[in-house]
Order: sequence, then C-alpha cells, then structure tokens
Amino acid sequence: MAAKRKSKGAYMISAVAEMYGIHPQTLRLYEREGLLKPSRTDGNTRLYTEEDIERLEFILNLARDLGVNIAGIAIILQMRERMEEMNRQMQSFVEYVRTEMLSHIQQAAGQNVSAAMVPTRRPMIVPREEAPAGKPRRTTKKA
Amino acid sequence: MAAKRKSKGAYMISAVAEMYGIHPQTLRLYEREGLLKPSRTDGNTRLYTEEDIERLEFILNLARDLGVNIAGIAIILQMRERMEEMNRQMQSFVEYVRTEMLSHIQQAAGQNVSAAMVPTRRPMIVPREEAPAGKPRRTTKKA
DNA sequence: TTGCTCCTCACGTCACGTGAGGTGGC
DNA sequence: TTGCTCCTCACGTCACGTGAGGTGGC
Repeated sequence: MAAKRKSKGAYMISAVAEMYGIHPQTLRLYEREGLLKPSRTDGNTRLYTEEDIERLEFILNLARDLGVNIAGIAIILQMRERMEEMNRQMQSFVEYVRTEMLSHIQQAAGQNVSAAMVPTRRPMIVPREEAPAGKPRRTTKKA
Repeated sequence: MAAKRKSKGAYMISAVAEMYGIHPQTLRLYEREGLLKPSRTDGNTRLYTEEDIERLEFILNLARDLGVNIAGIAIILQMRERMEEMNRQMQSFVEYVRTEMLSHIQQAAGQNVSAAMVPTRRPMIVPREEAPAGKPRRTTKKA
C-alpha cells in the first residue's frame, strides 16, 4: 500500500484526484497553468495541503459548474484576493474608528457617547466565498 | 449612406464592429450570452450607447487579450460591480466618519482636532478599471 | 435599388480534459 | 515486484468566432 496521505492534511495527487473525481493530469495541468502551487517532497512528489484543496474546490466550482476556462479562473482568483484584501482594510478601518475615534470622543466629552455613535447602517461587507451565480456550462461526465 | 450613428453616442452594430475590428455576429453572440444589453430602435435595430461601448471594451480586453471565455467574463463583470459597490460603501463610510464623527469630536472638545484625527495610512481603495494582468491567450488574427 | 438590419445554421480552430507510454523512487 | 510518482505527446470534444444565406425595413 502506497502512502497516499503524508503527515497532517497533505495529500498526494491520486488521493486528491480520487476525492474530486478528476484526472491526475488535470491537477498537473492546473499547476502548469499557475492555478495551484502544491509543495513537493524531497522526491519531487506533489503534496496538496488543506489550503491547496480549498483553492482546488474553488477552481472546480468555476471550471466544472460554471464553465470558466483557465484564463478566467486565474483572473477570478486574483480578484478574489483583492476583494479579501479590501475587506481586511475595511475591517481594520472600522476597528480603528471604533477604538481610536470613539475613545477620543469619549475623552473629549467626558461621558457616554458610546453605542449611539456607531453607524447603524453597517457599511461592512461580509466576504462571500462562493463565486456568483452563472449559467452552468460543462459537466464532467465522470460520475 | 445608411445612418450608422443614431443621435448622440448611440451606434449601430456595424459601426461598433468596425471600431473594434470584430464581427457583427460576435456582438450578437455577446448579447445572446448576456454580456451586453444594447437598447433597440422601434425597428428592432441594436443601439450601442457610450456605456455599452465602455463595457464592450472591458469585455474585449478579457476575451482577446487575456483569453477569458464568455462564462468567465460574465462572472468577472459581476465581481467588478460588487467591487465598485464595495468601494462606494467604503467611500460613504469614510465620508460619514469625516463629517459626523469629527464634528462630534470638535463639538465635544471645543477646538482643533481637525486633520490630525484623519487616519494617515489611507484605507481607501481606488478602483482599478483594468482587469488584473494575466497570460495572454488568444489573439484574433484580424488586424 | 442599395446597404444596412434581423435571424438561423454550419464550419474551423483551439483550449481543456483525458489517455497512453515510458521513467524512476519509495 | 507492485503501485505509485514524474514527465511528454496526442487525441476527442466543445466553445468561440466567423461566414453564408435568406428576410425585412429605412
């Protein structure tokens, strides 16, 4: 029996392929095209971490369910990262306002401004992990 | 001579096709696939406004230069709109902080808090209209 | 009439996914 | 040895873009 799983949460290519019903060559293709970057063992065998697999699920959703080609997936992955970065900045700015600004106001006023000052119509954006809906294009025959 | 341009900034299909070196059928294809929604004359002729054309340029950049397929373009257009919406919310929140919060602080303190209160590491995100870089895939032969 | 428009149908090309074939290390 | 891994090359299928062919209105 060959080791399909290496240490905690690192899978070899055939295990990942089997888990998602895809051809190992497809995983190699996605790597060659820059969508995935699994680490390697000393013997040059690919190791897919949980993070790689989460990324793969996102890719497969786009490729199989939504019919997006590789060029599109690459761009969508970049945009996703940019949106996540925007959200982080947003969060940090809101946090800054909540702590720094409010404390200044409270110090200046000397008493309870508190909750009434926090904007009620929350401008926060909660990240949606899933890609937006679209017309399904291609369904891999392999069940 | 047939009217290729109708009133201010509305173009008929052949004019748009010629402007961008694409086949009129391609424009009809993009419409059928939901990427473009030009208005129509009473006689059912498509009319492309400046807004449609700006959108077309974005689409062509993705399709021709970056090799994204139609399914991918549809999703990228949706993500672009979501990012623009996020930016608007960000802007409005920042504006809210600048006006409401600072005035509260100034009122409470009674004097100059002013510019020193505005966060220096700007958390603002400036919208980038262009799609992120990617490997060019397909170049239409037609010069 | 001319030159556009509309539409549908069909074809060539290319990307994507898969398979085969041969290698090497645990 | 077995069963995996690595790699490259090749093929089938399908989406995309284009073209043809026929219609109708300014």
